Amino acid sequence: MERKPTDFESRVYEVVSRIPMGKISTYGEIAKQLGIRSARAVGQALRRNPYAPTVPCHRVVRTDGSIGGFYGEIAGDLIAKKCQMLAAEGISFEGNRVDFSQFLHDWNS
DNA sequence: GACATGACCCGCG
DNA sequence: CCGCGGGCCATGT
Repeated sequence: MERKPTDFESRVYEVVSRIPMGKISTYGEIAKQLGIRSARAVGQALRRNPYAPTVPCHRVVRTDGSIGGFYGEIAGDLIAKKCQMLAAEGISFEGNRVDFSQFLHDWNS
């Protein structure tokens, strides 16, 4: 059944879509922008993500810099595709982690 | 309204 | 480094 996104999801998509190319953010930071302390709720919204390529969900990573779930964890090459997609935007990795000191988006800017 | 699920985070051992 | 437990919030049944 098709159902419209909730207000909460809309807020999440809005914040995530604000991440500029070549930058990334974390679930926890986004949660803070929304005024909550649960990165889980953010993950829930992104998991549903009906605006897939529109909302750059791949620019959102875990607090420790790892890519996280996306397609069900390091199931195979799918995660590697994500790395390439990010690399295409100018983001580089250390294994499956990103360098926050360079790519973490500054919400105050 | 209660219970279960989930692309999370943090602390402890 | 790995595993375990608790906290957190929204969604679906």
